[in-house]
Amino acid sequence: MRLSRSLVPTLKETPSEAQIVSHRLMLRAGLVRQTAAGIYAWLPAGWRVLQNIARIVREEQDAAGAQEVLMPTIQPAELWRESGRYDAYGPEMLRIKDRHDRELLYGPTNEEMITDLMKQSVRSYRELPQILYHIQWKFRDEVRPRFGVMRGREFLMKDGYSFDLDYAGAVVSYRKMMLAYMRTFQRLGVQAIPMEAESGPIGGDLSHEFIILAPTGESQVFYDAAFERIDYSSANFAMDSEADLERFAAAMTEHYAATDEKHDTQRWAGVQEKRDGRGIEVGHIFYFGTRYSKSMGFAVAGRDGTPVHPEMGSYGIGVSRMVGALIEAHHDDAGIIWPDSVAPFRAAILNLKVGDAACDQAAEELYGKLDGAALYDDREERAGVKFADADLMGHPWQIVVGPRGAAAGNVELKRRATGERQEVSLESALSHISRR
RNA sequence: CGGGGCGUGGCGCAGCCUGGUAGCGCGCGUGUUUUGGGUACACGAGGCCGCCGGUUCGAGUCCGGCCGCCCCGACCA
Repeated sequence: MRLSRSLVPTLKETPSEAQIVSHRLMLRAGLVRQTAAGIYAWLPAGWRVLQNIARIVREEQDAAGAQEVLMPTIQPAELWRESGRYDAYGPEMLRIKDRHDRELLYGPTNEEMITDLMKQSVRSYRELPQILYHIQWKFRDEVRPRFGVMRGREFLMKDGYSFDLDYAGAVVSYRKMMLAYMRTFQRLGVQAIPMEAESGPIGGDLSHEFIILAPTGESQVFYDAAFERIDYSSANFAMDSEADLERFAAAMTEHYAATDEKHDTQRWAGVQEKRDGRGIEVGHIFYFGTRYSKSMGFAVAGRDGTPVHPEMGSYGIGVSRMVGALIEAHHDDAGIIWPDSVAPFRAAILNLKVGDAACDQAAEELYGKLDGAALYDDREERAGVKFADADLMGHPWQIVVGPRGAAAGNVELKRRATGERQEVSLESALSHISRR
């Protein structure tokens, strides 16, 4: 993208409504704009981040054997009456009427709909297990939206649902998702800690929430440093090996981890390597048995021909919240520091002297070779402005093309995270950047 | 929902107490000057002062109602 022709409205000053860093930086870096309380429009750079996160989530879901679908945002009230949640859910659910006075709602979650979908098509135990997910906008009419995109009313969520024949199967699905989540968070460049949780209004009896560490997180978390040493993405845990999943689950539960609410000082005392910090919840998984399959009358023919209500679980990752959470975890005084995997652009090319033949030529060449992965600051701006904007936007790499180096075929390469700079040739700059 | 605060050019704010027809900084445009970490000067564009009603000769300013937004608390991906 050429910055001179892009909608990336950076701000020098912080709009007064933004209190926390991620919100401030998202506004200042031109990622989002607020449309109403807790409702945001995603501008080009922000949308790229959101898509990058969604892409990683999707790849890990697929790798775990989950199938992607896309369910509608609008749901009939009917479905929720079947499960008994229409009245139970309360004012957080946005209820709508269409022109025929039919009652609809903007989905806050999709257990009912996916159960109904499965009920329509799945007849036999032979068709189980299955895990389905989608990445779709949700609406929860929060009493008090805040923290920008981290507690919006409208938010993008990956929600997945597992269907198994029996409890043992459900546990396998649960563990697969847990592993997929740890891999996802690792790839997103954040340290996530799974914690046993209350299952809340979704209902059920086995539940973990995933907290990522960020200095400005909402809750205090305590955990065993052992979590930090596990490489979830390695081949040590195979998705299709129940023994591996078991070993993985054991590792996740044997090490101490708790939020301040559930902190057990006695157990904590026994932890060898203590870690604590602030955390933000970015994911939540639940096992809830036959709560929905029973209430909604979803049964399949079992091995002996008699009907069995499938055991279910649901698995959520707040994709749009993750954008804010990532910034909370990775920023400095100058702005955002994106992990390479989610950055809207891998590199920014700063042409310090637009109009200078050598600079223009070098910058254009780099821009062409980086093929869409770079944001080219081709504005006729002063260098200081370009540097400040690039730092604010947080590109992992900055390629500074100035008249001093360009004449010699060199550029300055800067790594945003470390501030480290070096004078390198064009080719060398390109190879650094493509090396992830 | 309880408590607090705020709505004035794109952004940050002053003006309101003590009514007299809107101002500052940034940003934006043009020109000159600069140019390696938010350059300087000049000129310029841009404002139903959140909305409705009331008081008044006159309302950004006073009064009433409404709407919106933010913060703290209870609740949540």
